[in-house]
Amino acid sequence: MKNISRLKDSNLKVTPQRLEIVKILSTYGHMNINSLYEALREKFPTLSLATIYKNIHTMRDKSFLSEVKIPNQKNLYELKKEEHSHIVCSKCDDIIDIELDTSSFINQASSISNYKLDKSSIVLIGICPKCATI
Amino acid sequence: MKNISRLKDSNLKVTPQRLEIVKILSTYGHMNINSLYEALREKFPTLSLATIYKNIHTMRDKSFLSEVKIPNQKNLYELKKEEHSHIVCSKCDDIIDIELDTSSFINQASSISNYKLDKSSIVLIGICPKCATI
DNA sequence: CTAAATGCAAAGCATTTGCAAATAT
DNA sequence: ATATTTGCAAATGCTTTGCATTTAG
Repeated sequence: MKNISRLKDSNLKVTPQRLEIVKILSTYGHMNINSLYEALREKFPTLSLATIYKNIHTMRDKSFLSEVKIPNQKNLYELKKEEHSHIVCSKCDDIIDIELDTSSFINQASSISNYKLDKSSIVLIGICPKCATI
Repeated sequence: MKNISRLKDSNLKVTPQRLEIVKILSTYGHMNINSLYEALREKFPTLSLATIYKNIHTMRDKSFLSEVKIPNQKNLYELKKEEHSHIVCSKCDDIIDIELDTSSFINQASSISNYKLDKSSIVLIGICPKCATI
């Protein structure tokens, strides 16, 4: 199965708990520690919070997943993929991924600042289409 | 004095502790709770951490200052000013402010997503000129 | 004079650690 | 067979709360 080899590729031992973390994250996209814990408890009633923390941190350190910081929210975790930005609805807190062309932006910033830029963390905040109609 | 009237304008009572918070933040730019506490203790040895938390939160809630989330760092606080982005050096952790033209970016994002966007939290990560030469 | 801010101690959460037993490779 | 992971309990760390006292307006 695909998730198994992805874990192996990152030098992570394949445990049932880890497989379920991957499954849940691929379903929900972005989650904080606590909702991940709640979701995992359904399948593993004895799962410990400590196990989640340990797994999330090793998986993050091996770049298997990434930590996302959004204003007014707890840290979120998502499966690693190509660099992308996030859009948050300030009413319902829903988050979507979006791929944007950041190159002109980065160029502008590096020529002003003289930094050698290589990554970005971009969150745009607004109202989602659903909330806009309510 | 300018800081006094700025606090008053935000309906914040002017206490010595708050004046010092403003002074320190305008000197250092961005600080986390703990380094703010350390810095304030020099002038107010009896200052309590609780006082800092309470002040930072009321000042944030009255939009006198803003909370900044940077990957791999604790929450930072800075005096409110025009919207701007941040650049972080991944070696020395130094942070600078930068004003960038985000409009084309925001337009691109809103037409793709159908969100009504009105704010952004943009952090660019790279190597600062100093660290680049070492 | 009144409402808000301060400092302290205690309470409340969140995160990490140590360790024995279980599991993956 | 070995190294890693798991789950538990305890420890640590971070943030908030309640309350008596002080201070700003």
